[in-house]
Amino acid sequence: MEKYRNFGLKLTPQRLAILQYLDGNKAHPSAEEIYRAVSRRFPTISVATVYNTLMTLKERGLIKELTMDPTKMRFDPNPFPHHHLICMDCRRIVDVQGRFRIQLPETEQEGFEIFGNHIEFYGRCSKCKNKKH
Amino acid sequence: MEKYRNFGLKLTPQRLAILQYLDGNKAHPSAEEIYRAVSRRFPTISVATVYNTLMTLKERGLIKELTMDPTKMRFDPNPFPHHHLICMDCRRIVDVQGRFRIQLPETEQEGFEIFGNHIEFYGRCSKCKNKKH
DNA sequence: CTGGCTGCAAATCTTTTGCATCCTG
DNA sequence: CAGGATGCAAAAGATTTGCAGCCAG
Repeated sequence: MEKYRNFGLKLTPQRLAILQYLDGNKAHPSAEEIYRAVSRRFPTISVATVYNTLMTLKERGLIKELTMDPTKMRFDPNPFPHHHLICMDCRRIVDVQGRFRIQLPETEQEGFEIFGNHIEFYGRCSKCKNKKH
Repeated sequence: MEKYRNFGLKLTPQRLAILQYLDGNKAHPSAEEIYRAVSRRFPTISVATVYNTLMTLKERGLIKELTMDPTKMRFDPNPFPHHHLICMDCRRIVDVQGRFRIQLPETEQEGFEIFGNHIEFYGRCSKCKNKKH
């Protein structure tokens, strides 16, 4: 694919498949989901390759690793700063586009040099709201 | 200990040791650190008991599980809403006391019912700032 | 007394590693 | 053609589970 040419990484078919699966994916998939999806097209791909690729993409800032799911690695193909809505029932994660300029008072910074922030909004998604009695 | 009486859970010596270790602990320890610490006093305690107890405490809302460290379960003995400073170098986590009233526009809520939020401030702590050349 | 807890060991699950081989740039 | 990427299988960690016995309420 054209757009991946200038990423400065070797474009193997496996990587291309991973990149295409991630491109525009709003589901914040886990490593295992990515592996499963790409396996359909490349039955011989190994988990190691998936993890390797994801780590490489992360290092180059092309994707972000999410941490709100303690049970597995999840990835966000959107590398631009944004925030997340998290459903406490089904663990669905949805992007929040707004920007929030949160200024932490000097006295609260504890000597940290702050580069950015990430807000997790916790709640219940529409599906789960209706599901529960 | 007096203060743990009315938690509504069986107060075994093992649990008491875990509770005392957590009480006022600002280090956001991992399950494994808690296990190591309590093992000093109870050499026969099992990891299973530590995990069981932590899960029980979490279910009752007495502690919170933190997710920003993908490699292990970490816990916060402070059950009240607050936020965190995270050192990107050494992974140290420090509490932030301020309250932030972040209003997410209706159009951005995606049908979610929002209960709360948690802000992660990313940066570098004073120690790591000086360490790095 | 009795149901919830504990300790132990084995099982599970996710992620990482070592290494020989392959193939992109 | 060289160095990075791949596949495989085994290893490493963290957490969970099953179960028999124990003990706090």
